[in-house]
Amino acid sequence: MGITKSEEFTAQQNEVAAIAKALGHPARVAIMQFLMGVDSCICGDIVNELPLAQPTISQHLKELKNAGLIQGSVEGNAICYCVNHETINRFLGVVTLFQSKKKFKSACC
Amino acid sequence: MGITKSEEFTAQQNEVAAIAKALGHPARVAIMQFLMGVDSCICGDIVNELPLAQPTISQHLKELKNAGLIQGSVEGNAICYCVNHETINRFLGVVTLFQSKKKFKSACC
DNA sequence: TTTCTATATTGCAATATTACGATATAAATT
DNA sequence: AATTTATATCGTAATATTGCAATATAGAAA
Repeated sequence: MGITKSEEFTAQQNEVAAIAKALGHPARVAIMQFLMGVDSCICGDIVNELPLAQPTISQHLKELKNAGLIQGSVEGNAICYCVNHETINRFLGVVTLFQSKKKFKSACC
Repeated sequence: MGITKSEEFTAQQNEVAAIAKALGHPARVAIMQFLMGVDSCICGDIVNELPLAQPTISQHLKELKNAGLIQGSVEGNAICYCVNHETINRFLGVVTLFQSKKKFKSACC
C-alpha cells in the first residue's frame, strides 16, 4: 500500500519514527551537522555547502522543520535556520532506552 | 527521481541516515521497544504483539537487521532477535553532537 | 514421512520519496 | 519601478516503501 498504519501505534512511537525518518537521509544528516558546526545559525549557506540543487535543499529543510528538528526565522530577505534542542533531547531519550537494561546477556545472542 | 545521491555524502552520514531510516517507522520503533522490554530476546512473539501481518513484521525485522540495529539467531525452528548495542551507540554518538556546543545562543533563533 | 509450527520470500497495488527545472514570492538594492 | 538576491512552491519523472495474500522453506513433532 505504501501507507503506514500510524493509528495502530502510540503517539510517542509515531513521533520518534517521524524524527528518525527526517534524519533518514544523508543530506539531512549533513544539514544537521552543518548547523551544529557553524557559530551563528547560518541560513542559505547550506545550499552552497551541499551537492544538491536549491529546491531540493529547500524541501529537505522543510522536512526537518516539520519533524521539529530545526526552526527558521526571517532575517531580511534571508532565512536563518537553527537546531531545535528539545526535539533532539526527546528523541535521544527514547533511543537511549533501546539499550536494554538487562544485566545479563540472553541465552541466544 | 526517488533515488538518493548517496555517493555525494560521507560514509558516516550515509550510515547514520540508514540507521535513522530504519527507525523511521512506528512499527520498527515498537519492535525496538519490545526487544528492550523483554528479559530474553524473544522471537516471533513480536508478530503477536504488533497489529501487522506476519509477512509485514518479517519485512520490518529484515530492515532493522540490514541497518545493524538487531541480530537474529536460529533457535530450533524459531528465530531469536535481539538488539545490537554497538550500532545504537554509534548512532547516539553522532546524534548527540547535533546538540551544538555553542555557549551562547545565536542572534536569530 | 506426513503434519505442524515458525519464519522468509514473492508478487503486486497503493502510496511516498527524491531530485530538479520552471516559476513564484518577497525583501534589498539600484 | 526595475533588478538582484534568497527562498519557497509546483509539477513531474524515476524510484522506494508499505502492507498483505499466497507461497516457499525448514526444523519439530507425530
